[in-house]
Amino acid sequence: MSVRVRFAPSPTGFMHVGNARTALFTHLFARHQGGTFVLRIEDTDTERHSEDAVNVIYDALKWMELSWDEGPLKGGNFGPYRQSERTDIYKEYIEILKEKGLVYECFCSKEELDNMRQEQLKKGLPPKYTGKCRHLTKDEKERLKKEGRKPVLRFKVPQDRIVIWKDLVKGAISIGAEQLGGDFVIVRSNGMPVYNFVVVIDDALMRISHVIRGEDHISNTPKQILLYEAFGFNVPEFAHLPMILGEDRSKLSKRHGSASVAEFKDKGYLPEAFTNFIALLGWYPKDGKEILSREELIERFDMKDVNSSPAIFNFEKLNWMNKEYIKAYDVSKLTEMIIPYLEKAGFDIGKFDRKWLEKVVDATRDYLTVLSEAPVYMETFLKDDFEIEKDAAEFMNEERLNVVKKFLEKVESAPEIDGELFKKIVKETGKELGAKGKNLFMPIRIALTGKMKGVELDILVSLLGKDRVVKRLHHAISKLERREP
RNA sequence: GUCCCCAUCGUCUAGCCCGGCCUAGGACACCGGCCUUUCACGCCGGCGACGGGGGUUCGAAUCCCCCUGGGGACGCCA
Repeated sequence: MSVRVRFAPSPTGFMHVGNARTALFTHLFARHQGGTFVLRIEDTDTERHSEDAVNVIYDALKWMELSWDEGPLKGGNFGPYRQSERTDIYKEYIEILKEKGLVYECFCSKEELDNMRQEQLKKGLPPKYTGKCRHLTKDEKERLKKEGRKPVLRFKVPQDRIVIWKDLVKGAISIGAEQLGGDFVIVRSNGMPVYNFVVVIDDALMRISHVIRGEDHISNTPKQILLYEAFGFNVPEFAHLPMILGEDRSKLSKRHGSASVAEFKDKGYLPEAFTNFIALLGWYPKDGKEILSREELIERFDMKDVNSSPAIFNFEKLNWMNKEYIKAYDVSKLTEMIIPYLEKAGFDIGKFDRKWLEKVVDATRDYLTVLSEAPVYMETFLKDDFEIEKDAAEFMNEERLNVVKKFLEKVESAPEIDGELFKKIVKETGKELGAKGKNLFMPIRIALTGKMKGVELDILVSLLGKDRVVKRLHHAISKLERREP
């Protein structure tokens, strides 16, 4: 049997990290097995879904480089791949269930059901539909319809069944059918079928071999298996992935920091780092290698190695991993990704030579945790009329200012300046004034950047060139003499 | 409340299925040191866990039971 898996998100307007991880695992599983990765949009609840929300899904998958073999925008032999476009198909299958006598109309209103639930809860009973409408006579149905009631369709759950399946990550799971909350709704009163129904039809018709999804779907699985059986469909394999929790052990959400893919993208996490990190949430490679390229991930991924316990999303480790990727990334690509952040910070990037900019990126990349921090570190290279920070200004005194002046003299008399010459000039300056250590280097650093910490000065100077160095020194000296910030 | 799932350092986890090689390994974080005429990087070292109780066994992190704790699900959401 060929491996066909799907990622079936609902367009809610954002892509949760948990969903992203499900998409990743599904994709890795497909690629590892040489199977087909299908994307299907679950938008049966038309009132709540918008086109923008669908684009959010495409964007997230594109960013994470999870390409689908079949699905919307791509096509395939088992389409359409949007549930909102499959209503005719669903109707057909609803008819089959009706003919088999496995469903019935229920006229209970939402209020009635709500009350029933409340009462059961109050008595300490599990909320459950009682099957009230299961044996309505024709006359009763007519009467209720005349009242203007629109019925839902409920599936007759066989009460004596115990549904068992062997979950690929959880192992054997068995749930008694009487625990399912009674006969469940498969078609709403507005005629739209409901998730538990359509997911079965779609997965069966799309020949899905393995259903990979979050653990929160475990309780849906027996209902779905019952439907597979009702239709005589082959039941697929199931793999329920553990939840991703926040640091307080509750389901990861915005208040834990970020919970959607777009947020991580905006903050400047590299897609490779983000993907690598979430791959390690609930899965671990046999050889223990943690920094893994997509190819290495695919090569190593095995559902057997997926953990069954929930994982906490550790932002610290993601940060570390992002740093690692930034350090190793292709400079040109990195620069490309950093430019938008620079522009947002108000820098006119067109002014700078692209190759030169790449050198600046290369000189500052080690300092970054996320790309959005790039302007802070690159500013030193981009802006000559900097301010002098308070602690830096306080550090300066007349003697130290003289170091700067002497240094300036020497730079001005040099034809050009590079890293080597810089070191030589500093040495000479120190010798002549009897300054060394912090008293020598720090004044120069401050005069060149306005700050007491930052990149290696020889790199800075060689990238700045003589003219800008001179300009900066004059700028700083006049500020320091007038005690301006 | 009911059902389902889960349980190794603060966190991600290896080991668990097929008990001994585990004085429980790695990574992040943290702490200390080295490197560095700044900060970061890098290198070296340290701290730190089998939730509790019963079994089974010569021997249990590993198998069984109970407890506790955590999570999830109980919708005309998906």
